[in-house]
Amino acid sequence: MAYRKTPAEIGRLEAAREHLVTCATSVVTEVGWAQASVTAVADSAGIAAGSVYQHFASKTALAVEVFRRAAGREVDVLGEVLQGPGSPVERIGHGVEVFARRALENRGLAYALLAAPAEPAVGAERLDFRRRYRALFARAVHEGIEDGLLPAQNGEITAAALTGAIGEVLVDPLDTRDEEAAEELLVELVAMALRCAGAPPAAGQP
Amino acid sequence: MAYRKTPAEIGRLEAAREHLVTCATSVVTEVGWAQASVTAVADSAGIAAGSVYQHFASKTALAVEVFRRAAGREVDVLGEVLQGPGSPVERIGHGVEVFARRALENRGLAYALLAAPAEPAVGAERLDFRRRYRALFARAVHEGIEDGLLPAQNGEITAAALTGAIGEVLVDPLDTRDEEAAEELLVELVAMALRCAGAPPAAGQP
DNA sequence: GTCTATACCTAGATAGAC
DNA sequence: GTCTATCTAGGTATAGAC
Repeated sequence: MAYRKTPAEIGRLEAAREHLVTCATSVVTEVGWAQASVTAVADSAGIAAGSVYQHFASKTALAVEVFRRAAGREVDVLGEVLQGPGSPVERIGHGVEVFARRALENRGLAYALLAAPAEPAVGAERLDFRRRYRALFARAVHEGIEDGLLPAQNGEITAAALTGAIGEVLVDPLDTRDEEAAEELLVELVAMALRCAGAPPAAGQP
Repeated sequence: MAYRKTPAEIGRLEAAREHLVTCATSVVTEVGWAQASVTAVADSAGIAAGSVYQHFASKTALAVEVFRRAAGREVDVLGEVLQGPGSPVERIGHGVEVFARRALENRGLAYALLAAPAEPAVGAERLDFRRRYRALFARAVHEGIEDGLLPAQNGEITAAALTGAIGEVLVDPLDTRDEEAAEELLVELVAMALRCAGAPPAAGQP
């Protein structure tokens, strides 16, 4: 009986935990939080329900971990776009497009992150998630105002509007049956976002 | 034993049912759907838990009734504003203001209608509720386009954006501590909405 | 460490007395 | 018709064998 775990042991445990998180994410993506029971998740990962508690103290802890992983990825991607190169207005338009495109490509996950019924702990994470999104947009809006590209406005409200608007459009799918309709939706969304921020309807928007 | 209930009997039953719906609405407003157990609602109405089932076949049926009543009132109010007198642009601005003001005045109910975690049946009602809101806004936007007051755009997306934006702003309260801040929020919301619809930032908006 | 079996709790729904 | 008491189902978490 060793005093410490060997690197190999630690590695296997880590891998098992990762696998569990991955499978749980899939289950949530497919059936939502409410239907993602410990049994269902364990089945998906190929282990017994009881074994889940070797890796997480509670179902809630697992759910929070799943949410944080997925939400963190989205925030990172949006952050890179919104704080990257280009004018503030260009970045806002691009950010909206990236946000929406990723959500359309994985709508189950987007719904889970944005709106699906969930336990309180996950709801709290979601609030934080949306705040981070808003903060990113708000910063870009403020830069646009400083640069004289956008009219004076409450940037926090505009940022909240952008996240709310995109979420609303994505969660209750309008019509995205084919590829073409989806692309059209993206174009309209970006145009709406730029109007919302007060960008003059000039070049780049037909 | 009468073959039919007397009018008085029917009246008393109706009244009891109404009372139950009213109390349930209060409970939901205060603690949300998740915490509004049959027991809690029955206590609030001053009856035993079992008696609830004299009026509703299930907890779900009661919840749906509560949602429909409250949501219906909001849709009616918004509909009157959006289909009332004034130019389409004026009506949109006024509609947003009314929507937001009512939500701010009864934030618990607004949260319950727009975002609070709820069982699937209530979620379905909520979807329908948002669709009706969107349809009302979309119609006004289309009228604005026809009248040459608004630029060409996908009215459905703009309408979705307006409901999503207002919901987002109201649900995660920015800063509405005092009366003044709340009024300022309303002004900014309306300005954002008009920008979003593409109304020229002319008279009426400082 | 992982399994099986089970304890336990919450909450919706029902039965029968009054 | 309304009450009290109870039944039941679903799901989290734990105990103990292997």
